[in-house]
Amino acid sequence: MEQLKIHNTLSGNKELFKPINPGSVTMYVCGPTVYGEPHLGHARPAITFDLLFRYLKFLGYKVRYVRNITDVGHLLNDADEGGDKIGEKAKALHLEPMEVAHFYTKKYHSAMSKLNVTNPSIEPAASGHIIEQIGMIQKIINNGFGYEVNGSVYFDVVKYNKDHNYGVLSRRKIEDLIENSRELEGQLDKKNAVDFALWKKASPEHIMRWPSPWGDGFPGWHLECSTMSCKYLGDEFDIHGGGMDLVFPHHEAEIAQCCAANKKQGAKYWMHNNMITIGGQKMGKSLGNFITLSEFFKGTHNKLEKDYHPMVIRFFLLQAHYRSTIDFSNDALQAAEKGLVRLFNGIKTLNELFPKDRSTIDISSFKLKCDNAMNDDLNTPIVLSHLFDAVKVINSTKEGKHDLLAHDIEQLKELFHKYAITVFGLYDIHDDGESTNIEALMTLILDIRNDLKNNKDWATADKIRNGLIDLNIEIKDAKDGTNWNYKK
RNA sequence: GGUCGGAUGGCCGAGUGGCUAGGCAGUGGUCUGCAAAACCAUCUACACCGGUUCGAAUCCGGUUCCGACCUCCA
Repeated sequence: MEQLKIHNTLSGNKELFKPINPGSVTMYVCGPTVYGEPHLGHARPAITFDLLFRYLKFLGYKVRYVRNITDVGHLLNDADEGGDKIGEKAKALHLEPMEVAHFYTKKYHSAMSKLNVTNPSIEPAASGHIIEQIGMIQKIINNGFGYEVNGSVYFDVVKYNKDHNYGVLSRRKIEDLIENSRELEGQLDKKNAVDFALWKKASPEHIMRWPSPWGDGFPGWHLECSTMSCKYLGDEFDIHGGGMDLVFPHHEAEIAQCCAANKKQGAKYWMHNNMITIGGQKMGKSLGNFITLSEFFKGTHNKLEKDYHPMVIRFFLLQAHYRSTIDFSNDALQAAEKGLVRLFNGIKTLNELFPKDRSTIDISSFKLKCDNAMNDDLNTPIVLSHLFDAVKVINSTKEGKHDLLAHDIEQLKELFHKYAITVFGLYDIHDDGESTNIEALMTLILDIRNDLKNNKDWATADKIRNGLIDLNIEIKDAKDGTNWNYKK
């Protein structure tokens, strides 16, 4: 079996994954800024890194997974005099900023739970780590890379770049950055246009504020991740993840802050998921073209033709590689829905297979193929393609076209359990927890219907069949009796 | 403008220098009281122009188009 390889943005290549401490993995992922409804864009990194989290655990690693909650308002931009998103929202709604943050944090958790995203090991909030952030700023100042102006503290990018590389991650050249920087009035305090805020002075009307050695203010928007990753995972840890849009400046700045404060670069592997597009354009809060997760679940957005089960969203995302953009459309989602049902009907059929005393088909290669695809930078679409090939084998066997030994059936069960359930985190969208009862009921109903058929009472037999279709259950008369499945 | 990435069949979406990705949709067949499902078979591809090669959709160069980042963003 191949070993796990992951794409590292630092090198731009797939690299063999080797944790710093054998047997355990430390991982940090940028979480949401909780000032708005969670949308499809939030689902992608959450699911991508949940997949990685699940897979690493499956491989036997002890994983500490930290995903933050940003509940300290980010600056709107440097020109804006201290406005921040959570604060703005709070003012508009006449709420405490923490009320806003708490409200959307709960919404985020609820959506993630529906998507079957595992809770991270630690979910620290930026607001709970103001003291640590001030401490880190102090270290950066002491090491000569931060300077205070009028109650704000900035990171001296130009000085830092003299003996470090500001651009290791994003491959940007500082000269280009300076050349392309916009002239903004808020930058007057800064030595260089490329410098970024570590601490920002709060204007009197700014409602989210904390005391600091430099006066009342709030932390800069790159700082929390550096601070909290170092606090919980150490100065050096294994994996840092997030969306591709965070590579610059957010993650570049994180690396600079860590190096400036601790002389260590932080994460060894940087992983970035690609964006979701809608009509070829990025879906995002700032573009106003996003669809919230709750709208997906309920089908209430005008771009949605119907509601989509959370598992359909999860499966849809796993059908694409995490580093590719994925284009949203109703057609694509409905195709995913049917595919997902086919996959789980295959698992159901697998459980109904009778072992024979010989195997007429070799199923041993499925596991290796799936493992190799998964180890190749989490190539979930390829894993799924192999699982669908296995579904084909299962269905053919059910048809009597193949025979399988009990051992082979067990192997297939393990394969599906490992990938579909444990690692991919999928479950049957029809599974409402009462399946045992339904199994028994269906056996009874089909038994009665069979008697009707034997009496050639087609009308009543069809009445049962049509009635079941209204209940989303499809029955199929086969040679060896009647099968049933949930409708696609 | 700078940096980077992409262009695959009706739709989504993998991948590789020569061998079927997969899902959805379509077509023909098997099965069937009818139906559906399933199974079997099958049709639509690799933006354009050059080059390398025995052979390229896959490598190289150019062209066109699209996107991302450079400003908060997942």
